[in-house]
Amino acid sequence: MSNDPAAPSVTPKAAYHHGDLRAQLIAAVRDLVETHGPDGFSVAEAARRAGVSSAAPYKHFKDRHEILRGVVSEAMDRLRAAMEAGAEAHAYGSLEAVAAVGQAYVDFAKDEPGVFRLVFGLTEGHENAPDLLAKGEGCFGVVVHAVAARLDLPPADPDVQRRAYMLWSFVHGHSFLTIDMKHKVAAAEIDDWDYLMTISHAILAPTGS
Amino acid sequence: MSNDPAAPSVTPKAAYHHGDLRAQLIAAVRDLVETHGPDGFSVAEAARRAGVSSAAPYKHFKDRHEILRGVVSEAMDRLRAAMEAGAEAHAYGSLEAVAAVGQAYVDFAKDEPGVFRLVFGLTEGHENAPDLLAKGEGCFGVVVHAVAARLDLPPADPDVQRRAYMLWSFVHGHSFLTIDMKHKVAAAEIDDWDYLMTISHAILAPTGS
DNA sequence: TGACGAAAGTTAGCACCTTTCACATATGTT
DNA sequence: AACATATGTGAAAGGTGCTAACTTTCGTCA
Repeated sequence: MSNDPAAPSVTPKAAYHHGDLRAQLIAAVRDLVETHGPDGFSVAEAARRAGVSSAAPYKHFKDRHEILRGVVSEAMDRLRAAMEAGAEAHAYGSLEAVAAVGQAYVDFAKDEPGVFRLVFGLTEGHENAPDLLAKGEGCFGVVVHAVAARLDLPPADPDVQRRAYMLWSFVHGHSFLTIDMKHKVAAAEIDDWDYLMTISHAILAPTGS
Repeated sequence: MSNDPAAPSVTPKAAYHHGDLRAQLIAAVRDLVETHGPDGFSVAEAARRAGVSSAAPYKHFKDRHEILRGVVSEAMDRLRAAMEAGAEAHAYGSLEAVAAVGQAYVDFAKDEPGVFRLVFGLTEGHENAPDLLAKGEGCFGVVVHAVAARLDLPPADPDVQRRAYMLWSFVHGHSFLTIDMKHKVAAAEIDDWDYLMTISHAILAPTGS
């Protein structure tokens, strides 16, 4: 790459080993999943979009499943980052910080319903991929951390774990129902933030049962 | 074919217009979805299991999606029946009746995780199928009914709707997390019934916020 | 500098799947 | 008995996943 490896046009894609196919494929698949649903994706189409032959992806991924796992992995990174950003936007240990973690989760589902569904609809992926499992734990860890801060208890405390799980299942369900049945959610006149604050308050109330 | 429609062996399947292909296909697909995941199903394989050519299914279903929608429709019928049975197993208007509706929901997810995921993972299906929408409403209606009975309010009451939605999102999320991340649920030592009773109690408490 | 091996792409090809089309066969209605 | 209809079959087109064998490019080390 001394001067220009045949630099022809504006986009730096013309190299015939064109650099970052892997990333471009993941981006293409993410887009396909988002627009055509988790099923309406094909390796061939992704390759077409990246401008390579339909066999090229297999130099970077073993399976079509591995591509999807790549998308999921990348999505989980973003999800976790969003959750952490949500928490850090409010005072440490505050109820708002807890709710903000949930809000980030819901926002993600709304912004990328296809990818969100993919992340949690991957049946065979989960068993085969310890890294995805780890990232899932990481996301849950953000919830646990916020709850622990709020209750002023160590994250490993069983009560913290339990309440964090409750919160998560609530937010998870609300996210799914929001993207699956918008009309129902609209009918119930749910405002996300109110909802999340109410729930957080209820679950983190001093005495358990 | 006067006496017996060619009754040859034990199974009544030998008629070459063999009666209920549609139902048999749905059963086959349900099984495939359950064992090989929502993706690992093919019309061809289902036809093979039903003992017909791979073109036969298209006499009963327009698409492969329509077959899946058939499975979903049938599953929703069973889900609703289970929820209603759960409610009716306890005193009308009791908290237990509410929790039992949720328990039926969770049990369904545990018993048929593949189908459960299919029901709520169908993106394109939902838009195109008003009957599925209606059945979804029907299931939600069971929750609403139980909540209304508990609160002694009409089902159409906004407060009833809102609390029913809250309950549903909780149960929905718990169901998904249960089948997706069993280990996490186990780690949090969640007992379904305790959990559901706790949640129901919290959500149906007299004053809202 | 230039030979070489690994990385990353290509084309060709098989097996399978979806869907359609033309055709065959049972059903039942009049 | 005849005909329309519902339900089956086989063949074929087009797409997809994945592999194999070949080619090009890149970095590296004598």
